[in-house]
Amino acid sequence: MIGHRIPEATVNRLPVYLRALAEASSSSPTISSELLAEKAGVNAAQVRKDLSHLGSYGTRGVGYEVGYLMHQISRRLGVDNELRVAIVGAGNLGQALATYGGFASRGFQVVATFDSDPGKVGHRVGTTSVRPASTMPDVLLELKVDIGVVTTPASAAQSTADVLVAGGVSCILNFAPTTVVVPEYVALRQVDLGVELQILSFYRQSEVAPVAAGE
Amino acid sequence: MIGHRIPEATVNRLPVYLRALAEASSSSPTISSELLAEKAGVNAAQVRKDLSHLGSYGTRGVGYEVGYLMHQISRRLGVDNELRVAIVGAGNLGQALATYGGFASRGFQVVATFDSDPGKVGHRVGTTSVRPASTMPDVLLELKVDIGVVTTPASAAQSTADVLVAGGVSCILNFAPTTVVVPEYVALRQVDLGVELQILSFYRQSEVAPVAAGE
DNA sequence: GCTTGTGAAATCTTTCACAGCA
DNA sequence: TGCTGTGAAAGATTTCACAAGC
Repeated sequence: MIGHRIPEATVNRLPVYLRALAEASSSSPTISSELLAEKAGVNAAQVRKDLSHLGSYGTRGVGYEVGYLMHQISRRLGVDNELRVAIVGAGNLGQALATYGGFASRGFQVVATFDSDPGKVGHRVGTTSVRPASTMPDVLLELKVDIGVVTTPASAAQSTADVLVAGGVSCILNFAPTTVVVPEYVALRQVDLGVELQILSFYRQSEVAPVAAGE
Repeated sequence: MIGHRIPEATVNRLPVYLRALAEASSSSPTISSELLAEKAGVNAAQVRKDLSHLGSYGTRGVGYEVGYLMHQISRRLGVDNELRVAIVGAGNLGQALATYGGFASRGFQVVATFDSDPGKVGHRVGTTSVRPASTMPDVLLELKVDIGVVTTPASAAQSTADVLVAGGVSCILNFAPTTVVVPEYVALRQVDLGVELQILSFYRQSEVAPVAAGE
């Protein structure tokens, strides 16, 4: 079981395993599928099946070596080299993301922030100062940005995505509450915080336990 | 096809349809499954199958009446009555969520914010002022909070969730980068922004189009 | 003629259960 | 003995294709 395409459902869980392994790394140098499953909130057979797609990195009778497994998952996810992130839209959410520790600790570096509001330009956000949105075409190329994060209003999301694509980014994470369209060679993910609450509302009334998002 | 359990995959798409319908409502009073599918980024057969779980609300040869369909989806999701939200953790992300327009416009009302840092208490965030975390047990009950949003550090997430549960919330949306455990009668959803970027990274290198999150 | 609603087929995902190995 | 790795079974989801109805 190796060298083949990894199922999408598995890809969505790999970062969760990575997070659970980071937590577990201080306790023991090895971990069983059962313990990892518990920490990640899934079934042990699922963990073994998922990990088998990466290769045979466990030891029967013992478990998985935590550090080595983290390395293998990171490598497969492509997060073992530092990726460069630009955030477009320096409103509350954009500022929150720019200063969010969870990015830096996982190998993502916020190298630029943009806003079209002249009142926000020049303002310091995290380790960057906000640049005018009009400079995106040049700056994206110059700073070799890999990932664009869209936190603009819905009305500006599609045009922002277009500029990001023209600027050579290979991934877009869209927080604007609208569907954007990009060429198929660009990886796109949409996160709508309102949608998340609406899904919760459904499970609230049906009194049934759900479900993890983006996992 | 009615009166039965709605598949989880369908529930996750209903809010996206709702968003697409809101956008489309100004153009035409009716919409075909094909157009709705395009706006939501899915297949037309999927739209018809999903909507058939709610009942027979379309007209053959014509399509779906936009306003009526929105009403039916909202009703089924349980977002047709105003739900009350409390945000725990008034850091950048907590503040961003408290002032996020996408909640209010979808029938969610942020009625309280909490933080354990005395330096943040009393500070105005959105329409609320930050309360001490120690007052949560009383305030949650008093304000009849339905949904708790956790934006604390990972280390405080589980204890925060416990207090929210004791305070009678029926849903928890967890942004802390750790798995939390709640009784099964509480609906839980985890959103980890770092995880979202890691999933994107995978599709970046595999040069294949993904996938929408929480959708 | 155009579009819905839905069985049936195809595909994907999860879970089981156990052989295989340290 | 204990735990991984994996076929096979079970279950869920998506897509097809077309009858039914406006």
